[in-house]
Amino acid sequence: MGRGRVMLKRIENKINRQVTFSKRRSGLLKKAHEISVLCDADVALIVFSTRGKLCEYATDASMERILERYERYSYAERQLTATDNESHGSWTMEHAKLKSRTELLQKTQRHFMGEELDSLSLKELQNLEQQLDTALKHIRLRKNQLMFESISVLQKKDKALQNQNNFLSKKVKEVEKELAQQPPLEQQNPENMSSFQFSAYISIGCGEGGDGAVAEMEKQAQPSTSMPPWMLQHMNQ
Amino acid sequence: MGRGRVMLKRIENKINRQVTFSKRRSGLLKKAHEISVLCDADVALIVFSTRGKLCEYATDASMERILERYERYSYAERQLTATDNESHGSWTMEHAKLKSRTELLQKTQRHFMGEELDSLSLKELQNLEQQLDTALKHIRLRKNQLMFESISVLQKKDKALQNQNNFLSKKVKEVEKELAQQPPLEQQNPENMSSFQFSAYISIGCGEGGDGAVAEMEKQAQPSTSMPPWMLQHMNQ
DNA sequence: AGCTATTTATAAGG
DNA sequence: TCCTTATAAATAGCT
Repeated sequence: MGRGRVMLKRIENKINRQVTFSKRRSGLLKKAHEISVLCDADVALIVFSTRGKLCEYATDASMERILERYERYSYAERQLTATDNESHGSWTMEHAKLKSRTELLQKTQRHFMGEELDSLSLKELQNLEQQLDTALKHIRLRKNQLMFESISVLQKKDKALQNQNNFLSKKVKEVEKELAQQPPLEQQNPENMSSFQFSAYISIGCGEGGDGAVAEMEKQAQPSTSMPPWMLQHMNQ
Repeated sequence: MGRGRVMLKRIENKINRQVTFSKRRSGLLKKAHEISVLCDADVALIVFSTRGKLCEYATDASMERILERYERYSYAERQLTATDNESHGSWTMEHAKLKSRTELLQKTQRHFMGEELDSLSLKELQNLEQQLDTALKHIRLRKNQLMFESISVLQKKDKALQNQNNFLSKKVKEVEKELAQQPPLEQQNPENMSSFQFSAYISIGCGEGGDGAVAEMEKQAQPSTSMPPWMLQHMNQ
């Protein structure tokens, strides 16, 4: 904007650069403020001129809070790379940073666990809640995944057991038929192998107290592979 | 700029606010980058949307460096007005920075722990509290309840099927025993078959591990219970 | 996510 | 730094 086109390249003329900086800085601050008000966003803007002069803007004039929020937000990311590649700063500094971060992490963790929420400030509570919500989304997704997998496994198991039941029923029928064709005689060596395996299987199974399950045996022929109702709720979200 | 004049006031229409945010955010980022390049300035820009999504820009992508510089700068300012200037040595400087940061952290920590809330606005606190309550209470509890019920039903079914298996196994054993007491007629032991199959089932009973048999079984009947595609989409986000 | 009509921002020049 | 003005950019309202 202006009377000439502008190349995105450092302005070499010092005076010009200074003037442009001044103008653009105020424009930038204005726009930062506008988006903050119009869109209800939290904005923090820090500008150092070439000569090192500082100029800042922060929503609600709470730079500290926003930076704090930023650090919390990006902590996890940076933690992965920042641990071992920082060679600048003194030992004291590194120590302090480490300490700060640790404390920060512990605190955030407590909050995420739902503790110490009683007397928090509104703005900070709002921020925290948003983070919680985001975290919850991820956690919920993960949980959904795991639960769905669990259900899937149970359904497979269900299927397998039904197949086994079918097989056993046939077996029973067969052997009964065979038995019916024979007159009773004395006993012989029984086939122990299969019996043992049955016992093993039974004890392995999830083994809580046996309830009146046999009564319900007959009505489990339902397909039950369609999406469960609780699943549908979460599809839109 | 645009077809209508814009009042500097929060946009109440949510959709509109979101769209405007998106547009202005990119504009702001662009301008931040421009002033950074054109005027050789160090710029750090942090933007949180209403929904808490973070967006950032920093000259040379070194947000951390700029924030550090900012803290040093802002500390120096405060130091000049508060106490005498003792930041002439390198170690002293480091120490001062450390101290400043620690104080900052403690203050923030106190806020997080619910103390010194006076400087915070009531409205913001109220908003946060409301969101936390609604999100955590309603969505989570309800969803958990439904999912656990679903799993519980499947587990009961599972149990019933296992009981049935138990019953059938006993039946088989009984009949086999009876059969064994008789002289064999023509064809004999189908026991090999059953042993093999039961082994397969045993591994199923335990759950997690080998699923070859299960996979086979599933082909026969159900349209698969694995993770639906919509689930996968959300896992990345 | 594209398309204009407009409003803004700002480069040049004092 | 501040004003003015011609122009380049940004973007609000729609689709």
